[in-house]
Amino acid sequence: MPIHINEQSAEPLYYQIEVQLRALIVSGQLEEGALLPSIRELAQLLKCSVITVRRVYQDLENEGLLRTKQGTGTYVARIEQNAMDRFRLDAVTEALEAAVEAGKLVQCTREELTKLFQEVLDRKLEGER
Amino acid sequence: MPIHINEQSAEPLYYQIEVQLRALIVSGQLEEGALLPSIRELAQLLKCSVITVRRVYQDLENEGLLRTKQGTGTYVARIEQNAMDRFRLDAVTEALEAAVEAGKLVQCTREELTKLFQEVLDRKLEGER
Amino acid sequence: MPIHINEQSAEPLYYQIEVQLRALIVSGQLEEGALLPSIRELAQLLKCSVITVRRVYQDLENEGLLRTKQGTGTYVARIEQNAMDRFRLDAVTEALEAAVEAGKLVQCTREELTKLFQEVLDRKLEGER
Amino acid sequence: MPIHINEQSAEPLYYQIEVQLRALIVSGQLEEGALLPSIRELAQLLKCSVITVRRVYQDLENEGLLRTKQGTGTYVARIEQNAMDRFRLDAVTEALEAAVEAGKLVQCTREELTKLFQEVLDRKLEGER
DNA sequence: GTGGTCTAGACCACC
DNA sequence: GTGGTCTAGACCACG
Repeated sequence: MPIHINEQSAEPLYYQIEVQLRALIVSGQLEEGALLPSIRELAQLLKCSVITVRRVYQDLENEGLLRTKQGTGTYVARIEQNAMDRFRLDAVTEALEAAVEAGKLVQCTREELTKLFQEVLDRKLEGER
Repeated sequence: MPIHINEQSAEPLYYQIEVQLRALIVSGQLEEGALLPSIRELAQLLKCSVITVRRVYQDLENEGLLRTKQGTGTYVARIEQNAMDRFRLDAVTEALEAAVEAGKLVQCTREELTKLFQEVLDRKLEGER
Repeated sequence: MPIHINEQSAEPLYYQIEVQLRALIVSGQLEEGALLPSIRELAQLLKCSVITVRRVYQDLENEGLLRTKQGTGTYVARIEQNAMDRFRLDAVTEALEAAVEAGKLVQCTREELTKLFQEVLDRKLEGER
Repeated sequence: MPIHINEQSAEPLYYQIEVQLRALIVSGQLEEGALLPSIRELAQLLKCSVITVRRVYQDLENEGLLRTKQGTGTYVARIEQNAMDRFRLDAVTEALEAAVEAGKLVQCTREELTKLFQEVLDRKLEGER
């Protein structure tokens, strides 16, 4: 479970976990049918309350990404390829839109935005591939 | 005051206003020394509480973007060109970083991200320049 | 044993099985004295735990629908015709009451409910008789 | 707030409340934009924990029926007429389907089901109109 | 062992 | 005042 919590972040604990777990699922790093850690296990692992993990699992179940069976455990749900692709890029697209929106507010040109984006890419992706 | 509030957004009111007012200042759309509307005027205009506007002015004053003169009103502060340029692109860069970070989580390649970014640019900037 | 488990359903496993087995008995599809599969046979058949089947047999025995003879197996009990008729329609009536109750909550008229019911009947019973 | 809790029921508290509140909204008994009681008020009213009410509000917000604004309160969301109609009859239709399904299990004829349904209607709707 | 519900109580952010 | 998050801890139902 490569999930990392940033204590400093203003983002709610449950939200940080949700984002990362969702990413693991929709990017296929967790396969359909895979059994997740029990809420108690994950809580211990992430050093947070059971309730918080439970909320995460429940939210993702409501989104259709997880299935929980009482007495059994929590599993990655069957997701249609379409939905999966959509999910996967939705969050990224939204974030990109927010960034461009921010650029529009300060009257960035297309060229300026593109240059900034390249710089960020270089900085963030170096050493990764 | 081209400031627009999105009722639907989950973002706090004060934050939406701050972002837009800050952008107006650091992009030079509001010039140094310009007089801002009074707190209650702006509150009326945006249909929000004076407390909210007060907080916005206060925050931006703390950042050094605004200056309040007792009994006269609130003005755009004098900002060094360097600081201004930095300020201007900071928010955009941050947003772009968040987007790339989101992309990394779902294992986007550099090419995929670049393609998405171009699409977003085309969609958001069309008809604007 | 025409018993089908719906993995997707939120209803507990044991409950799904109970409902269907009970229906087989009170509708006479399993006759008095008929020998049921052993617990482990049925468990294997339904791909579920023996604990679950054990619970089902136990519950139905407590209701007087099954009878277990040590070392021989589990049989359909003798049930009076009266009790049988009552049992048979009880579950249906209860379900209908719940539906009408749901209708009352959203202020359905009698006509609206009747129309909906006819539609559901048409949909669910077509091609079956 | 005509919401009634049945202590005896096996149904979870939060679920009972959700069902009734949802019905009030989708049947138009609570109009768009209406301000709901604060979570603390409703908790006191229903003699349950704040957490339970909060969960209800949150679930209904996730369904798009409510909107909460921090520091302000919780409101009935704007719902398209289409969605509203669909929502309104969905729960009822589902319940009717379950009932007919139960009938099929015990081999009820169409006539038998219709007769039972009429009886239930007579019993449940008398004195109401 | 698993998940599901509910509690009391605390602290924070927003308006 | 409002909602939002998180905690510890209890008890129940399911397999």
